[in-house]
Amino acid sequence: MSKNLTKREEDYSKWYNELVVKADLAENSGVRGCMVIKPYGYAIWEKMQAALDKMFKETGHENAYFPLFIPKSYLSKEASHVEGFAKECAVVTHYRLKNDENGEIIVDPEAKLEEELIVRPTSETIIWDTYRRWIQSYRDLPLLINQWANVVRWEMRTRLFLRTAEFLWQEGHTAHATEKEAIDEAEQMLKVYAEFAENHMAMPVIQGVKTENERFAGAIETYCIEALMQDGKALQAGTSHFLGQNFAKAFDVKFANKEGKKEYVWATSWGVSTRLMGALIMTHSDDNGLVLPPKLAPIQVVIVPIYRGLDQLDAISEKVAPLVKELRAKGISVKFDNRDTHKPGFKFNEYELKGVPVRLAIGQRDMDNGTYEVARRDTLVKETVAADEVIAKIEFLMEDIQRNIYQKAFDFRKENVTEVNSYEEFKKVLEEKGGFISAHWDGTNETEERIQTETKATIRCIPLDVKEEEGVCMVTGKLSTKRVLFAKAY
RNA sequence: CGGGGUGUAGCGUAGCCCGGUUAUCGCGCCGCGUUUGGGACGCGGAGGUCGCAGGUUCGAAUCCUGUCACCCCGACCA
Repeated sequence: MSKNLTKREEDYSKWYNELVVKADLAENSGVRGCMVIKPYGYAIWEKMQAALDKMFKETGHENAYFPLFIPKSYLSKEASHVEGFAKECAVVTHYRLKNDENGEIIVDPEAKLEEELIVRPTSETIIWDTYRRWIQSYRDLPLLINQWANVVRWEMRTRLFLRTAEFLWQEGHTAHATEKEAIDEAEQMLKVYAEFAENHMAMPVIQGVKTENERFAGAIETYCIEALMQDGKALQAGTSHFLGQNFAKAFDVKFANKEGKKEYVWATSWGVSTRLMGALIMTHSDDNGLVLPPKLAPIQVVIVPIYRGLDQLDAISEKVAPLVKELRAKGISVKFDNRDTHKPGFKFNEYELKGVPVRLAIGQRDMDNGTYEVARRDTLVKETVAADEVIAKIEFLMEDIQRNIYQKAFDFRKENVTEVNSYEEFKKVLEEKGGFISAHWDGTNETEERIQTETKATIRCIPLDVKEEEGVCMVTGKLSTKRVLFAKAY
């Protein structure tokens, strides 16, 4: 059953690239590093957005929209922030084109902007400049805003969904009266991301905090969810930052407390991006193509008719119509593929490639017996089900496939978290097995950087549920009180 | 941004080293017919500024220079 898809074992990154294109999710565009998200891929993103947006609203957030362009002077107001992003900013310097003497279109040198505009790599600065005007009193707090937007980070090496020069995301930006409230918010949103990843994407994640090295530019603390891909590399799937008063001070955002005294507000920001699409693909898919969790699949059930002659197709269509109607009434998205231009075998392969969770086939044999052939994408198991039981079967499969692929990913991760107690063992496991490696570390930047230089592995996070445990750093032998998670990462 | 590689029809490719009829083949596409329970078959047909721009030459897909895009490996990153 070849899909002309490279096998994961042969070349994992080639498999990924081919899958994204062949499953019609996205493709490269004429613009370096920028992708076109195709309708099928965008439909998955829309489902992600819908679920996340609902969760944000349920936790009291409102959507707004801030400008794409950020005056250069704003970006430079928070020192570590600008330092973090300066190397990857697209800059608008002119506002007009003109024809030169040869009739070529050129940038009009007369139309230089007085102040250059940065295409947002993230929106903290423009948002905090705005919040200064919105916040005066403790009564204005907390301010809980999210925006769905595109951002640009001028990346050298890009890959569809995983790292593109322009990507889509949401960024939450909140302002609070107290430090504790802001920390609670950052932690709450981390929990929202974790819940989304696990319940909707069926992707187990480890919640943790970043080391100083890996922290967001301008943050006091960066929380993250880390997932493990099938090739043993880790992928940061979402981040939530406690920003302290850094941006409030940089943009002079103060509020009058109940005593009438002015205080700087406390901030958070948090985001997930179209990178989640990459995570989704690499968590579940196999050598036959995509495997999508029912909760995010644009098409949850496809029905393929098998027939000789259009008379039989008509009979099948008539038989299937009420089933389609009833499934839709239950909120299950169904496609009846009655194209006469492709054979059933072709369609089977196509929907497997596209990761449709459940496939129904119905032919003359089923018409005679009152049955459907039901195939599930996650296990590729087929069975014949009586027509009057098929809806219950599908409802069961929606739940069961969601649960099963989560469990499979969970088991995979469990097998690929390895505890090591020496640097030698660390290097051996990293080389031969990959995955997360749990080890003692002395807490210094120098040691972390040394490990990265020597092995390419980075500290993905210090897990939130980490156990206090006496130990010594595997590299320096200094005392350590807990293990941290290392991995090679996307 | 550094090293390596590839650009020939929608996709994948032969030809390039060693310049010379009408640029090869497969898939896909269009038409007709037969087919339809795991990527159908036959016959007929359409489709190309050989990535782009210069240059060398009587003549360039082929040689030279530049440029753009993509892929792989590094540094950077969500």
